[in-house]
Amino acid sequence: MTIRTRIAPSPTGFPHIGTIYQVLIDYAYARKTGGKFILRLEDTDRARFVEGAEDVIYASLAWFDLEPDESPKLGGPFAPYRQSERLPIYKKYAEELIDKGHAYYCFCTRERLEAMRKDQEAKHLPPMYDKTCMTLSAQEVAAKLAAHEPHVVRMKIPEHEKISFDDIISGHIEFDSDVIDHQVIMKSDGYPTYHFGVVVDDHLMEITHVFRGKEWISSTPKHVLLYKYFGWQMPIHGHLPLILNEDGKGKLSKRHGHASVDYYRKAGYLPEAVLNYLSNIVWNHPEGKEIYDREEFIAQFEVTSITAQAPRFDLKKLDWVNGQYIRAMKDEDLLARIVDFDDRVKQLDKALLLKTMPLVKERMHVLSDYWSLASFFFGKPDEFERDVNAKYKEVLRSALNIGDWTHGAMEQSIRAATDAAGLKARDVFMELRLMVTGKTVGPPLLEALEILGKEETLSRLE
RNA sequence: GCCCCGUUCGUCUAGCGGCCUAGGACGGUUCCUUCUCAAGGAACAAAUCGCCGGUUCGAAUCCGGCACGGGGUACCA
Repeated sequence: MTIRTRIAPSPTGFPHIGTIYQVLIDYAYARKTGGKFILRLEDTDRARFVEGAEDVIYASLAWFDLEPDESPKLGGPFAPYRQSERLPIYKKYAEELIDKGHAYYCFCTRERLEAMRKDQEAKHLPPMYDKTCMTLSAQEVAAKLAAHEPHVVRMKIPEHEKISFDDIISGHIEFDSDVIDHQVIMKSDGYPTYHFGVVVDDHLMEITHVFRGKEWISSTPKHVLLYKYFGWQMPIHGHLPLILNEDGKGKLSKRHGHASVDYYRKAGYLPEAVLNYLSNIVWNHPEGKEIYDREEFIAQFEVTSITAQAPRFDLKKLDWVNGQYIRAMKDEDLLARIVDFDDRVKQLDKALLLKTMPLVKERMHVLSDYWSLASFFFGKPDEFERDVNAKYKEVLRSALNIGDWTHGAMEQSIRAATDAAGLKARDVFMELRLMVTGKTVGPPLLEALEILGKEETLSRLE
């Protein structure tokens, strides 16, 4: 049997980094087992639908190079892959459930439901549907249907039963059926709710492994029941731990800024480094390695070795991982990434850019660091961190008046001149650095001057 | 409120009854290197393994209770 995994995002906004982390697991597991990874769009919430969100999802997956084998855009043997285009299918299966006596029409108004809930809350009872419509006679239902009364379809839940399933990450999980609500499976607008859509589509699309966030554990018993009602085999479920905010308070949210995939792209993180980090917070390399590429992750990881604990997001560690990737890159490759990332360097001289790479590479954590580190190569500094001490100027002017413009020769000359003038070498170097780069920190000075050239250097002294 | 999941250095984790004086990584501190900042190298600090009981010759590891954290409790996903 072919392993089939899937990601089922809803187009309700920017892609969340947590989605990418789930995609990584889906993708890795499918690749590892020679299976398929599917993208299905769960666009059943018309109120929250965001125009263009679908394209952003594709763009994000492309950026991370986690492309699905089947998707709304790509098509595939189980098309359509957009739930909004599968409405007749859900209708048919909902009717099947009604016929079997596992679901029923509900004509309760939102107002009644809300009043009911308020009442239950006041009495400190769990807010649940009171099953009013479950006992409607066939004639009553037929009459209301004929009168086009707005209605939903609810699933029935058996009383006093243990509903359980085995989660590949958390193990055996058991619920009492009495705490499960008679969930709406078809909304009044003819769209399915998530719970119904996933079960029907996962079955129809022959999904074998469902990896999703832990927030779904509580609703899984409803899905267990649905599979049972239909007589379908339930896929293996693995509920992945939620990534928490840096302070550990709540799941990673847009409030904290870096929940959006876009944040990482714009800040100059490398997709492969982000993926490495993401896998690292819920999984450990058997040899304890922290840095490993995707192929190695795919080869080494086991779903069962994913932790069940919710990790906090640690930007500092991500910075370190990203820096490791940058340092491991060839100069040409790094340059290509920077050019692609930073509009300011697009028009600059490639040969010159390439020469600067070795000097800045090990000082970078993210691609956006390049410009602040190396902009002085491409023009005089437009501002200075502090005033230049002019008394060093004369010493430097003569010390740098040498024919052999190499950093070795410059160093010799400057040190000799410095000694003769009774000055401290480090002070002289600092003033020179300031005159040329405008900053007190940066790449190795003399090597930078060698690249900059004698003429430009001397002109910057003035 | 009710239900579910989780709980090892500040953070991410290793650990599956004796190999644990609890290991690694990020971060921190110190030192080396050094024209600055990094990077790199070395070292140090940092967890009475949430708490209380139990099982056992022996528990971070098994069991129970409690506490705390997270999630769920919608015609949202």
